[in-house]
Amino acid sequence: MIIENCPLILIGPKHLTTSHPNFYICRNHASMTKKEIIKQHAACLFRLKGYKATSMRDIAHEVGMEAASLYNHISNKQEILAELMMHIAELFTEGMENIQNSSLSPREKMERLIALHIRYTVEKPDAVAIITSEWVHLEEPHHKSYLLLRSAYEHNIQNIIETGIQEKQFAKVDTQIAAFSILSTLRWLYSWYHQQESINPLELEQKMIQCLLDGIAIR
Amino acid sequence: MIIENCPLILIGPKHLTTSHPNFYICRNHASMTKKEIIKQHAACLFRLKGYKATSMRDIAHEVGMEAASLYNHISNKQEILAELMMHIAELFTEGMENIQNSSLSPREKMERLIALHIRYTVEKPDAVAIITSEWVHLEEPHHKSYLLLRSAYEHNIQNIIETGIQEKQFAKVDTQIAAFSILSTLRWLYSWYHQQESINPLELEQKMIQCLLDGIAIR
DNA sequence: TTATTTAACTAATGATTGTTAGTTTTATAA
DNA sequence: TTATAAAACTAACAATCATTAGTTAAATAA
Repeated sequence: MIIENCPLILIGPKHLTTSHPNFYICRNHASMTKKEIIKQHAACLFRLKGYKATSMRDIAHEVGMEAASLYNHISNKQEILAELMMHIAELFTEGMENIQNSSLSPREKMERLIALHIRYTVEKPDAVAIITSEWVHLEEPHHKSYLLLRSAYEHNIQNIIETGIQEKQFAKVDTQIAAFSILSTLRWLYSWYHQQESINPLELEQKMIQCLLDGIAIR
Repeated sequence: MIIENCPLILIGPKHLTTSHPNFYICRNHASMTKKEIIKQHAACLFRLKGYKATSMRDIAHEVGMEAASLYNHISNKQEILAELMMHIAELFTEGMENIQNSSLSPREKMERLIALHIRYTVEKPDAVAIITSEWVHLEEPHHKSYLLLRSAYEHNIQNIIETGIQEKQFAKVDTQIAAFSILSTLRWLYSWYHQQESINPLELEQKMIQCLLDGIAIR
């Protein structure tokens, strides 16, 4: 199993000059704690089998230890899911805030939004997959706060489209349906990109903009 | 819990003239066997909690019997999922065949496709939800045959778009991305329609056509 | 009515789940 | 080196899982 952006060539703590007790290094020189390694292996399994169908023994086997040993690094299974989900949810929320606070046109904002989703889908495909399909398994209070973040995100997209219509950059579409339509495509990008990783992200971005904003009908 | 299109006002077998041993009737006069009742309650739970997180005891409780009693009507849990999934998969496959065998223009075919998805999303929201999110829990041989049906379905959409481009009805978009984009929206329609059931399906159809085919950008 | 079938029940099965306790090994600090 | 802390281990826990066996009640057919 391959960890996202981080194939499993790891160097143990003793080879490091840093004083932090448990630093690991992988090929791309990013340092990861054991907890992060566990979380990324778990993310991959959650994506493939689903949260409920993935056992702690499955995760442990993938990491290369016994299930009980996982608890030296994490407090429970739910924590893994919650941290994975809330982290990526905050990344998207942050990206949306940057777009909203910019002085770009509605059209440019939508283009930036598409780029945002392509970026994280390519960078963290497992986490993006989990956020769209495994959120039902979040327990409180994370379940509620995730839904709040998601709802705010959806409203922001509607606002951009609404403004675009007012400024006559966009056609008079139903903003709710347009926002939902674009967001479904962006959310499900990972399931398509997964089997199509050869495509250039920039090329993908341009083609997605064409399909999502300009439509496929001849003009 | 409400069974799709069939609120739980049931009349037992003894009130029926038919000779079939276990016929039930619900308000809209469709007759359902106990097995169908179990399947529809299961569908609702699978949608809300996911297949793995739904226990046989959960299903039994919803139907109003003990878990062991379910086995008088079904052979195992997987059978419920498989029958729910394969049935709706075949409905979509059949709908696609009707569209493909028609002499409609590519544009009209895409409009029919959108109508097809709206129809089943409104008619069988639970089953449609399950087919997009719970297919990973299908065991062989159903897992494989579902993926074959799905893959054929996706290729058919690409063919319609491809023909549309050749006949200059559609712009020169990437057919794979366009097909993926439209299909993601149609697949996730249920998650949006679920909280928005007041909208008229015909109005929804017209607005979806506008968003998916004509795009939101001004022309 | 009686005989037969259908479908509910209780009780228990073995397997698997997440998690804890206690112990041993490994790595760091003195 | 020795002392200490970190992280692995084995073994077991209680809970829950899908499913089976055996039994009882209900509905149908004679």
